[in-house]
Amino acid sequence: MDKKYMERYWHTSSHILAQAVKKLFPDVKLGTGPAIENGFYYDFYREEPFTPDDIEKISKGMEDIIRQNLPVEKISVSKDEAKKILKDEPFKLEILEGIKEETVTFYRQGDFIDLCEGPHISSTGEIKHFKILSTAASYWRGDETRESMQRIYGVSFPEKAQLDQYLKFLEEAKERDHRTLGPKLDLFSIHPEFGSGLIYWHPKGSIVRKIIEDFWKDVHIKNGYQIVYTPHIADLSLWERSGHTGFYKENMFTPMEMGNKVFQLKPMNCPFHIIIYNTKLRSYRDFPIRWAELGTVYRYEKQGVLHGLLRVRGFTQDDAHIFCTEEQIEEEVVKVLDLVSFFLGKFGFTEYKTFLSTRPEKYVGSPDGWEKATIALENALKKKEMGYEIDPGEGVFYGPKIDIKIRDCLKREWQCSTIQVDFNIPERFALKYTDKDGSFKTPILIHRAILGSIERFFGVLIEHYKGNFPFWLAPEQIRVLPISERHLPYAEKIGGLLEPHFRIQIDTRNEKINRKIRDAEEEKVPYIIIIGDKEEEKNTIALRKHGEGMLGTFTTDEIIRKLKECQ
RNA sequence: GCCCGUGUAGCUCAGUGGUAGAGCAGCGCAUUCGUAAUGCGCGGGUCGGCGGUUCAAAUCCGCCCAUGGGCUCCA
Repeated sequence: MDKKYMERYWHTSSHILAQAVKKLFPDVKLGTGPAIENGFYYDFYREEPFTPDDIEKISKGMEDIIRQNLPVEKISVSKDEAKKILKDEPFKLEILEGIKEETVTFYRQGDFIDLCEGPHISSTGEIKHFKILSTAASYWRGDETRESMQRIYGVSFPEKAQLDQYLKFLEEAKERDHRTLGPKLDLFSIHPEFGSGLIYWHPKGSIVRKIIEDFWKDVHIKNGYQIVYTPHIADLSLWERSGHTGFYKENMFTPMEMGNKVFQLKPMNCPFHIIIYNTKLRSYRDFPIRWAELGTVYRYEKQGVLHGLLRVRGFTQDDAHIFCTEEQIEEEVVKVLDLVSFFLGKFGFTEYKTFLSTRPEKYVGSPDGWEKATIALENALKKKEMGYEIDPGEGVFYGPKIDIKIRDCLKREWQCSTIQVDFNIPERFALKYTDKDGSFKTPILIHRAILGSIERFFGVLIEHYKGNFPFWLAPEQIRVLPISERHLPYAEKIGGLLEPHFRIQIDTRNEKINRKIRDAEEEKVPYIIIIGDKEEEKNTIALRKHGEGMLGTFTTDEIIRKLKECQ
C-alpha cells in the first residue's frame, strides 16, 4: 500500500465524512479532519454528541456521496475571500488567522467546501470501502481550556479485502490485549474497589517478574552497576529540596501526617540516590558511579489516563543514576544504549522508535551545559547508528533526554527506555566532587531506565507474545499429563527428574487426556509431556509443543538436554 | 480532570416496570480414557453504590464510584 496515496485517500474520506455530517446536521461547526496512521477522523463542534443512530445515518450519507462520484476540486483564493466563505465556521476562521500566506486553498466536492491544504484524491468515487469505527470527545487544538469537540474516527480502503484485513487486525489486537490475557492466564489482576491503577501480581506473573528482575540485576552488575535499595517514603522536606513539591505536585499522592512529621510517598527514586551520594565526599576517580534500583514509585495519575498495566499509579522503575563528568556523558550514554538494545533484543523487540528531546522554553542550568549535553546525547546516538527523531523543545525542564518507544498490539507507542541528563538536582542538592586540581565541581547526573516500568514492560510483553512467553520466561515450562490415574506414579517419577531443571506441573486431575491437552494448550504451556502405557513400558516420554503438536518420543535425558538449550 | 458508552454469579453475557437467567468455571458422584471440552447432579447474586419516582425498579430519573474508547498528560 502506497503510504502517500493512503494519506490522500484518508484525507478525502474525512472530507466525505464532514460533508455527510454537514448535510444531516447543518448547524454543526467544522473543526479539523486529517488522515492518521490508520484511517482518518474529523472533529465537529455540536452541543449534542452523535448517537449510534446518527452514526448510522452519517454512514449512509457517506455512501451517497461516494455513489455520486463527485470530483474533488482544488481552489485557490485570497485570504479575504476565504474569510467570506468561512463566515459561519468559527473554528476554520481561527485556523485561517494562523495562516501566513496571502493565498489559501480550498477543496470542493459537490456542495461541500473546506479550507484545506490537501492533497486529495480526484473524486469521491475512489473511496470504495469504509467504516466508521468510533466516536470520542477531543479538545479543540488539544487544549483542555477550549471547546470540547465531537470526533468521529473511520477507516477506508480501495479493496474490500483490505478493509476486512484491517477489521481482523482490530479483532486480533483485542485477543492480544494484556488486560484480557493477563487475568485469563492468571498473571495479574486489578481491583478498582481497592484502588485503581494498582497491580496485584499473581504467582504466575510473579515468576515471570522474578526472572526478568534477576536477569536485569545480573546484567547490570556485569555492566558496572551497583545495586541499591531505598525507602518508599521520606520526609516531605526531601521533596521540597528536590523541587518535586513544586514541579511535580500534581502527580504526587497527598502527604501523610504522623505526629509532628509529614511523610511523602515517593514518585521518583532520584532524591534517595542523591542522599547516598552525599554521604561522603566523592572524587573524580570514583566516576562514573552507576547505581541501579528496581524502585517502586507511586504517582497520582488522573482517572481517565489509567490503562491496564500500561498506565498505573504504583509501578517499579528499573531505575539507575549515573554520576560522571561532562566529558564522560557521551561514553556513558553509548553504554546505556548498548544495554537498551541488549535488553530489548533479549525480549524480542527489534523495532522501536528513538527520540531526542531538546531544550524547552522553561529550563534550569546554563545554555552552554544544555548544548554540550545535547551534543553528547546526539553523538552517542550517531555512534550507535540508531535512527532517531528530534523533538525540539520537548525536553524536561531539567535536561535533554533520549526516549525509546516500543509499540503495543494496537500500534500505540509506549515509552520504555529513557535517558535524561539532569541539571536541576545536582544544583539543588549541591552535589560535588573533587577534581584533579583539588577544586570542587558539580557532577553530571544521568537518570536512565531501560524497561521503563516493570508493569508496563510486562503488559507490552504479554501483548507482544500474545501470552506465549518464550521458554525461559514461561511461568510453567512443562506440564506432564498422565493418560489415566494408573500412570500417575510414572508421571511423578518423570516430574521428579525434570523438577530440578524446569518449572513443571503434573496434571493429576481425573480428566480425559484430550481435556488435559486442551487446558495445557489454552494456558499456553510451551511443552507438554504425555505419559501412558507405551511410554511407561519403554521408559520414554511423548513430547508435544504448544501450538505445533507432537514432536516425538524421547528419553528424559534427551528432553532435559534439549530443553536446557532453550533456557 | 473532560466527552460519550458500559457496570447483572468467579468469567462471558441474556433479561426494558410485576417471583433474578444461560454457558463456562467451582464442588460432589460416576467414568480410567492416547493428542484441543466425558456424563449426571449441587451450590452460588443487596443486579456497581447512594438517593428519588412508583402499589411495584436490574429495568425510569439524579448524584457518586469504577471501567472502555478518545482528549489532555505520561514510565
